[in-house]
Amino acid sequence: MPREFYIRPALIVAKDLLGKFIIRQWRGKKIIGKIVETEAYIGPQDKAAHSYNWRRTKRNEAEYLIGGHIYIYLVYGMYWQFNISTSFEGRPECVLIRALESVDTSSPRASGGLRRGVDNLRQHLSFNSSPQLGGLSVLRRSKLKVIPNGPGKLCQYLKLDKSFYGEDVVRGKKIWLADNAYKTKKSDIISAKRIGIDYAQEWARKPWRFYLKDNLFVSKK
DNA sequence: GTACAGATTGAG
DNA sequence: TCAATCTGTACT
Repeated sequence: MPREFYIRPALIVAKDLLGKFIIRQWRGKKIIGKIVETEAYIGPQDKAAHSYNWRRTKRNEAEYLIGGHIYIYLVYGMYWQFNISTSFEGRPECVLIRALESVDTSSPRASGGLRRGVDNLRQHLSFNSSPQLGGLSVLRRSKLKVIPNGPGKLCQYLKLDKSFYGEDVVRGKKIWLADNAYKTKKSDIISAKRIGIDYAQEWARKPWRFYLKDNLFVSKK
């Protein structure tokens, strides 16, 4: 995805990210996931945001970078949280990526370069379009160790940690985002309260969590 | 120097 | 419902 995609308000980017693919180059293979759940944090006014009241520390510095940079931090002493900065430089908005639908690239069918990878993506998409089969079958086939259906687990799935702090996903060699041919329908996007921020008073009630309707990988159902 | 809470998770 | 686990941050 080009820079322009990310230089927009977090609330727009968070919705637009649904259905996009994250590709992670790791030890000679690609780990791929489709974004199915996000949350927007709009910065200075938003009491739930780390950048509330223009707070700027070593930890959240990356939120201030121009859209398309990684803001990653540790919560509860053990889980990484993967965010992408949005809007202009100096404007601390970001989107938390909360869940991915796994795309299997480890099967024999999938190994064999980009062409096979693309075929696998297509196959995966048509596979999932069948309500009878759905995502659970994909899990069975891919023998996943970690299911990326939560913000902490998604970082384990994509092998992300502090070393990605501040990295640019527009020019990324180890991680980047890509569009797909299937446009997400507006009616497939559900808005809900953000999770785990009850301390944020009225801001906790804002419907700034977005997810794909009926998707099995969404974190809390 | 020290206290403390957190954008989660899985087990019971 | 609860504890694991640890670091950045805000205090003294």
